[in-house]
Amino acid sequence: MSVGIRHDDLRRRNRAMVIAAVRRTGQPSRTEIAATTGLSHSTISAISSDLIAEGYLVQDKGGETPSLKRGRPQVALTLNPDAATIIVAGLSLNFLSAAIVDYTGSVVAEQRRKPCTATLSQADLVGELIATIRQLMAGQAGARRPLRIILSVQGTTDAGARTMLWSPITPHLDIPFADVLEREFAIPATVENDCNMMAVALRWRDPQRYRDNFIAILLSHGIGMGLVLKGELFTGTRSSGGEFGHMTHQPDGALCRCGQRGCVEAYAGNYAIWRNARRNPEDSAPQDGIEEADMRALAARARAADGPEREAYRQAGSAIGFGLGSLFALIDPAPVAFVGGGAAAFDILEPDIRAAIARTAGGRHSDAISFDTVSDELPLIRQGCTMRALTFVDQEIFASGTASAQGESIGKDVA
Amino acid sequence: MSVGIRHDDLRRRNRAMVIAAVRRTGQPSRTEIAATTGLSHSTISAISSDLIAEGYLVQDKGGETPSLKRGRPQVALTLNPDAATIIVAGLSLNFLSAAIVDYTGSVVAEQRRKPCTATLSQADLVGELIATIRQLMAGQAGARRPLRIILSVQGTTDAGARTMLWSPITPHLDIPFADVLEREFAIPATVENDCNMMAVALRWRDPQRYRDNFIAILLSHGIGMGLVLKGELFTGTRSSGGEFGHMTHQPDGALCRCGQRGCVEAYAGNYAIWRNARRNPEDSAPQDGIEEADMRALAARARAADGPEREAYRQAGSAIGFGLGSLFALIDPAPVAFVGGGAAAFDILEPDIRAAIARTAGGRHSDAISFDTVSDELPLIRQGCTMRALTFVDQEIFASGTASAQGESIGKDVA
DNA sequence: ACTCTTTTTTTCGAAGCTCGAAAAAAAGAG
DNA sequence: CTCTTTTTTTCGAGCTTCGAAAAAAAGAGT
Repeated sequence: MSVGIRHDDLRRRNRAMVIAAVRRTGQPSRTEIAATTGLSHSTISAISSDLIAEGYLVQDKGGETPSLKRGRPQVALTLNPDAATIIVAGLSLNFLSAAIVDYTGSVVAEQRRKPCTATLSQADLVGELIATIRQLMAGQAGARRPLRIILSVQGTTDAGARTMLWSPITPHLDIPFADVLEREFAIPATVENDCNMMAVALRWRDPQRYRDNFIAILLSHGIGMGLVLKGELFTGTRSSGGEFGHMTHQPDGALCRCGQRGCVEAYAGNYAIWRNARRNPEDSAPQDGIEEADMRALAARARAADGPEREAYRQAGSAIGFGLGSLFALIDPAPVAFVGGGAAAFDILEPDIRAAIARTAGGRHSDAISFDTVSDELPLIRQGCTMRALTFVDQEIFASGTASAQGESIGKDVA
Repeated sequence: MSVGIRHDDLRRRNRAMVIAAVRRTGQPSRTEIAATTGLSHSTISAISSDLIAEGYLVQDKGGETPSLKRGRPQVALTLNPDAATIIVAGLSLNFLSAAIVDYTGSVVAEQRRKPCTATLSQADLVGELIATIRQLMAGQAGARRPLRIILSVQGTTDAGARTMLWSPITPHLDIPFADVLEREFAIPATVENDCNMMAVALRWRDPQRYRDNFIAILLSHGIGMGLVLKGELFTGTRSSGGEFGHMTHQPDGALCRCGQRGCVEAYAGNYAIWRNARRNPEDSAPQDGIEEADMRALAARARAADGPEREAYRQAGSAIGFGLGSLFALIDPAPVAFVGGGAAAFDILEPDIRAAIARTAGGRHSDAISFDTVSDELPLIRQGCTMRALTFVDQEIFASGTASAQGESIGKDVA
């Protein structure tokens, strides 16, 4: 049940709103902020001078532009890069990265490693992550302590963003990354699903196109999805949710990496396209270690001639299309961004995706369906993590007014 | 973008919260309200004495219970039945009802009609609705004007609850019921999907079981769904959404009433079970006018022997199960309530529903899946409408403090 | 060079809200 | 009849936002 609003909540929220406006807009004036938030000029003036005094915002007396307009020129407010730092880490198959990012979102320092994630014990996997972050922080000895750690993983997490429940990159289940990191570094930490972070990033990159309702689908070895509905990231009730790749396309159909049969992924994941192109039986075990180069070659052959490769892509497109149709039945159609290596073969997939959607009830208002592709997912995931973590920092630390900028409280309310 | 909080919003929200607490709890004391809302006793005291003075709440000096406890006895606060009335209407196949309901949710008066909805022109259909409401209001001549009209329809509505986009009960599309009713009666009106109202009602009836995440599925001639996620009614981005019955179960499969193929409904709707039990071909046209008695007889035969009737129910259960599996992949598992005539045959359906879910990736955390049945949907729909409309009244009219209780403003922000 | 106009930002008093502490009220217990 | 316990109300303090007016910082015009 929602709780009453106290008097001091009011200031907190309005402070957060001002910071959010600056983060979104880049360098708004006080007048602009007053307009977008609907608060009075006096209030904005009071809040922003507080925030400047506390060191979170800086005034940018833009000497460059000669303003052209009459009247007192607007003073741009910008985020103070030195106000805080966060750590953004990413874990995917055989790849581990960590970066220190400043309050404006710029990368300050970075570390990468290439551990063999599939064979590592759980302790060693966690150890690699901690070692990477430790090394990263060692390089920034004099700096202030980061206020937050965010880790994106390929795989599902719990709804509270504390634990990685399952991942294709390791056999181990339920790894409590957030708890481990908080214990190790005494900094609030969360674990996020990579596809969800892709969706968050798209929203920051192109707010025109990706505003309130859209879908990001990762086409890679597996199939992932990030979903934004009514302006908010959609997650499951217990997990990060949105497992588009594991909706059932064909009951009792092809064998999926998850162990079940007939999932969308079992037709549209790289391993599935590979399997079908090779004319291996539907129930043959999903193959690991298919390189992006292999898939590019496969796509090239599919483009060149109407052979088994093209048929494999047809099946993939059809599975994605019917899956989207079912999804659209539930949420109504929305723009879709296809992300990742598979998006490079979107030209081969598109006709069958569209044809399949058209054969579903969800495909009715097809005018709302538009496709877009982004081939490289890693920068997108990093950006999404960055913005999500900074937004948390904005809301939870700075907005509280008297909070020490040292991040003392490792609260559990990190959802 | 969310907007700043003004100073007067604060009172408004806290007033709404007090009213909500009374509506939920029934007859809480000021002390209880203070505890649940987290506001101070002084604030609750001030707000509730205002609300009593304005006539929305009444004190119930419970003379009956001899309190048993020491100290000043708590004074129960209850809603004042005379504070307002609303009109709750429902439109389904060949059935039209309208009722005046008081501020506590009790029915004051009611009218029913049985027009032949399928053959009526759009104007006549709308006319029947208006006539029914007019007749209802004529019977209550001296009473205060109702503050709101809510209409539940079998069919999809737009996300703003203004228009019925499509319904199986009439061939006409895009009937702007809300606008028509507002123009006719000068009372704010909304149109809601019946299954969504079922879900709302379940939440009021059994808040223990149906709290934050659950699914209501209507098994009838067609298949409908109402979904509550994270405590809020889930709707699509453009429509009432949640068209569970039109997720694709079998690509290019059986012919559905919607014109597409392979929808869940094309296997699990009454007409589909009937079609399969008769061994009519999958692409034969869905048959209208199947009575509940016919279905009961069919279910009896299915229970009695393993013939085509039982096979038809097997297919239905399987379609529902795979559909739920796909839904669970997206939102994670949640309790399900099966509502309507079809729920009476749940015993025949259940094994196949469970078996199908177990064969999907979404069926993993099956401990969170529990089934329940409610056979009569009409009272549920009415209760859901009532509570939804009254909640709107609480928030929009009374919470505004100085609003005249006459409902002058027919605002457009009714979503 | 100076004044006038325009626009942005700050200042200041007024009004409203919630809170905590204390007082008042309304019972049962002894 | 007094004491204890619990609920409810009262009252002043401390915030916050708002509107109006003042101050600041430019360009425009003569």
